[in-house]
Amino acid sequence: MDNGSGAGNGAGNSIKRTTIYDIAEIAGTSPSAVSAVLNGTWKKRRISEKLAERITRIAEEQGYALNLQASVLRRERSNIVGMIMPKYDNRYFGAIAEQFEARSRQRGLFPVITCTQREPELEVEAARALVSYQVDLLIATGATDPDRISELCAAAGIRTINLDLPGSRSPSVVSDNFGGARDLTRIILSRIRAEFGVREPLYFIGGRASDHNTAERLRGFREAHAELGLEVPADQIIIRGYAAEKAEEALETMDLPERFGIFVNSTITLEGVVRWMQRNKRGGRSGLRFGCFDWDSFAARLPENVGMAEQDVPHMLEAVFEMIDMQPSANILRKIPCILRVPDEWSRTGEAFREVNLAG
Amino acid sequence: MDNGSGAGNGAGNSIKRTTIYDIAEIAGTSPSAVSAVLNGTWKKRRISEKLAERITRIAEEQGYALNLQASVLRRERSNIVGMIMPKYDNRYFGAIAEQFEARSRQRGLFPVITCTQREPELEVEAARALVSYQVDLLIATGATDPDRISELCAAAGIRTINLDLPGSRSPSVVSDNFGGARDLTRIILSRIRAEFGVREPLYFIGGRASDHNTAERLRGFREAHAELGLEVPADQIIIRGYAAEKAEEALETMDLPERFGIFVNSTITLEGVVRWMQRNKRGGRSGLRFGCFDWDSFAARLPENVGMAEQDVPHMLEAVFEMIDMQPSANILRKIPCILRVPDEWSRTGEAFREVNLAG
DNA sequence: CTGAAAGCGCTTACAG
DNA sequence: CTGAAAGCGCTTACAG
Repeated sequence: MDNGSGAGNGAGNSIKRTTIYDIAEIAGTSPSAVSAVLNGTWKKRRISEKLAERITRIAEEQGYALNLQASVLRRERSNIVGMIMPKYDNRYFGAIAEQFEARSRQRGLFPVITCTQREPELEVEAARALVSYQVDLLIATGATDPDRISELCAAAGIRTINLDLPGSRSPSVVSDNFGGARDLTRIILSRIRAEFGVREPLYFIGGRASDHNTAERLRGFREAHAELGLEVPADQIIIRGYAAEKAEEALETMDLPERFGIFVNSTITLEGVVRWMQRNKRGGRSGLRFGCFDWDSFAARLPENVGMAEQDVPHMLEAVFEMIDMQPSANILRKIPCILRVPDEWSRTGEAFREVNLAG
Repeated sequence: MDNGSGAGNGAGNSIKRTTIYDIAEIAGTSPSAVSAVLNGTWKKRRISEKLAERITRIAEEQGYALNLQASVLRRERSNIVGMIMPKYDNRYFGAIAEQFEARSRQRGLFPVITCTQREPELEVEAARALVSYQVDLLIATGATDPDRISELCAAAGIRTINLDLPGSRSPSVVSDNFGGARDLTRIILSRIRAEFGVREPLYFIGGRASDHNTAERLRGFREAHAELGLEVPADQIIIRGYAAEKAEEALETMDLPERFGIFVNSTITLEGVVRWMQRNKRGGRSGLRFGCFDWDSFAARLPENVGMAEQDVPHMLEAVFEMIDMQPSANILRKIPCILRVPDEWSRTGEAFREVNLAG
């Protein structure tokens, strides 16, 4: 359990770690044999069960830990899979990170995730770092410039897959943003009609104009309006970034009706909307109803919330790992349907929010 | 920008990457010189500016990327810092992950975080994997058995620091759970008195009996009660894990008063409490008020919420990185005060929640 | 101002 | 059934 060298050296990490040479010496065999036993290829090499057992035991006694840097350097594959992602601080990205790790480990891959704060420079730097780490594959999640990452990796012979935001130089997995937004918009429109008796276009708030997801969601938003013969005035579409502050400012300076509905384009933006409500006491079953793209269990309980479009992270990651196996062509784009959730009051179940199944 | 070998090989990652040998050959110099130029030690070696420039240019042209596995293998320090953490799926751990990454990078360290799902087995396995990765240092965040990780790392000469949950074999940084819980309890007690006119002990729900944080928070909870001469009946203390389901079940099966207060021991547990409220329509300014340890911006808007104790992640990480520099003794335990937040209605500011400064 | 050489700890044909 | 040897791509004293 202890290599006897003592661990309390204040000066630094200068303990000499046990290597396969040390073990070979103790076991009276060769480093090759130790390596084979310890990495599981010993049956192929027809090493005796007895020797294998002895080596394994000694390795444990000595607290041997494989030096992965050396191992990876020698092998042609690293079995490291990298992921870059913008943030960890909401349920959506948090869930992606967790499931990516779990699925990777399940396949014997070592996941390394790095978070790039939505900064294009950091994205590229992080991708470069992962290339230096010899990742076998890189998942670019929500990257502002996925094609740049694809190119950078392609030059090093590393495959990439885009997640959440699509690119043209690697296969991509995204939510069905159009469908999710259209269904969510339908719900908000029908609720303000039922509760307020108003039949007016909604406000759309949050997102980036350059962003594929925002464009698609806006398209779904417009579609649902068009179904009712409604046209959305340009000044009701407020796309100035996802940041909460922007949303709050925008609402603050606008001239808003007594009773209206908002399509909120992310829980991040929703924080700003909620702050504004609180400040202006517009909340609490007053004249505002909103729906939000993305799911958050607490936001779901807010009384003005009439629906949330949850992105289906498990299926998205399933699709990603399928792509890892199938190696589809670069221009493939898989869209995963969203899960629409509406508050309990209109359903018979005991759940506070339930899933609804709208026509595709 | 391209090494000319083409990146579209469907078969795998079999492109031969550019190495310092390739560059040396093109530049008509030695690999040593290339290495020195590329890793910045060339001034020390008095390599001519001219050669340095040429090498740098060629490296760029060839799309050279350092092989970190080889580099780390050769050096004595890896500059990799590892962190294990239970989950990514709440604001607290998400914030820790982000700030750990940012601060690491700022120091030229490469952060690798891995999430262990609160499973003791996975914790140990993850720690082992990070040891194999030659991390220079490991932060064990919210580990169920931090001392086991400390030992495992110590045997490999790797320093560890405990975060969130303390251990005895490495220095630890934790929140002032006692103080935060006491202050939060005071607030809940005073609110149910002000709003309901009741002067009864609160319910404490969530956490693990074996968990240092739960014990400390319970101590603070009791202290605030004692200040008012109140004693908490044993059956009002429900400690059966953090999981939302457990809380929901427990509340469901209990005989509860008309008007009462709850101390909720984490936002994870709070989800269960909120589900129960919703099911039983106890919410909405009815007979329940709660306070919650940990902060969540949406949960903060729930009308029954009378306060949240936010753990001060920036200061916690500042303390961690101080420890990295100072190398304090293993038994040191730094407690970082929490930030108490109460709803706006009792404050004059425009913020929905504000910080309060209670006597320590 | 610069290069030859050793070696970090593994893996893997190759040769018994 | 097993071992000697080469080599992965770097870094770094050492010797000019």
